[in-house]
Amino acid sequence: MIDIKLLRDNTKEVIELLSRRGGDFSYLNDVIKKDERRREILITVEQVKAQRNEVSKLIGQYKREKKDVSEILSQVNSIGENINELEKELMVLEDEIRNMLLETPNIPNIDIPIGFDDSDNLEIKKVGTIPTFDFEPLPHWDLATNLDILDFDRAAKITGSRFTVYKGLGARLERSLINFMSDLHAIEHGYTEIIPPYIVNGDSMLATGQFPKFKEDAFKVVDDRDLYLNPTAEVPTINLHRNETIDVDLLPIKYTAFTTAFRQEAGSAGRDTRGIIRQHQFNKVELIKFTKPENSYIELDKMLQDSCRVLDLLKLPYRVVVLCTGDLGFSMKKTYDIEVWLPAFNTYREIGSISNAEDFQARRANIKFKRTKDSKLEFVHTLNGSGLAVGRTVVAILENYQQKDGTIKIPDVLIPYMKTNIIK
RNA sequence: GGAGUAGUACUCAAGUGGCUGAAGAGGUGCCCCUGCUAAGGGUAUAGGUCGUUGACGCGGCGCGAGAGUUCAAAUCUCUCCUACUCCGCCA
Repeated sequence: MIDIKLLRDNTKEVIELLSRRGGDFSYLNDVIKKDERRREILITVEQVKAQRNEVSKLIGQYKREKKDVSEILSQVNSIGENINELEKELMVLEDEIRNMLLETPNIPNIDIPIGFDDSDNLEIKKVGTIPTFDFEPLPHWDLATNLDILDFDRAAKITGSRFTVYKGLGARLERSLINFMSDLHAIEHGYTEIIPPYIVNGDSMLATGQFPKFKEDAFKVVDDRDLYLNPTAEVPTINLHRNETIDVDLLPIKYTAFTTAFRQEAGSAGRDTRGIIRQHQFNKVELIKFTKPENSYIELDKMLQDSCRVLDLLKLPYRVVVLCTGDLGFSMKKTYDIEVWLPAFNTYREIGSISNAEDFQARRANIKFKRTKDSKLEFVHTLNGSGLAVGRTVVAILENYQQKDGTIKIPDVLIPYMKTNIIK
């Protein structure tokens, strides 16, 4: 949630910055007007309440002294009627303001490129050499089907489209990557490992920004409770500290969380229908940080390095882009995407995303810290990044490590996990 | 899933309509005495949020969450959440 005080004091600038995302944010002028009206009413209501409290106290005192209270009682009756109406208006206004703010995305960082879509993203780094093949490289779905390590047809039978069965060394590859990534971040990069619940409640989804705006993307758990399948480990892991004041000495807190993620992929019908690029269910190792405000961008860059390290070690070619304002996610102020080279697609495809939400999520989730015993509470900054998307890493390995005979070489760092150096 | 009990400040805990933003204890800070891998005495310490103010301050709301009754709710009513105990079921 954006800070309404910031909006109040810098309405024009905030609207201008938000407009860089594309879309019309002039409704925020109405928010300001409603907020003015709200405070106006609030002052009156509170004054009347103070009055009423005083008189009520008197009644108590009189009763104790066994004095007659009928006169004050009739006097106080009219006070209540007065504020009922105003309180109703107040509640409506508060609701409207809150709802509009909850649907308002984070203000993009001033220094990120202004643009419309992913074609306007800014490449800042390119690593590794794009492999050349003396044969026509196959897409991962053909490689995997030929090797009998992914089964799309049977998954469709069991569940439906956009689900996959991993089989044999395919399953082992997925599992090896999960362990490799988790070990790397937990043991070498100093993140605390978390396995959170895979079902989260509506409050958690609201706190990280999935709700209310993107409710249709979530899988509702099939009963009448307010529960949803985990769409990304970011949700349960950020919500670990919802409504908490974090001990300042613990900052920055670094978590790595492996989860299976579930997404409706609403709005992506017809896109990436072949293979496992875009699934309703996929595995992801996530990185999450809670930091002091002044350190969040340093920590963001470190997190980016930690993510890139996965691809460095797997020796997969990739590039890093800064998302432009039009491509930036709802809750984020700045995002780096890591894109891995996919030979069959002949392009780079997103495999991870590293973002700083600053205080946007902390505000929704009410996560604070105190610098010293006497200082005021401040919101922490929250960061999250992929470390990485496991399924897409499988894709990248299959396609980049494929050989002429259709077998797949295993990257050196994975051999201890795979117990083999080839999928054949 | 059934039946019951409970949720008060950092912790434990008192409190069935007004004198309770909340007794008492522990903890923590400071002081004294003592002296040193102890103990005793004194004293201080209540959060958060919203509004208002240049500031000191003042006011509203807060006793798991939400709604209600009342001039007035920690206290009464309803709904929900969580924990514990017993039963049932089960990796």
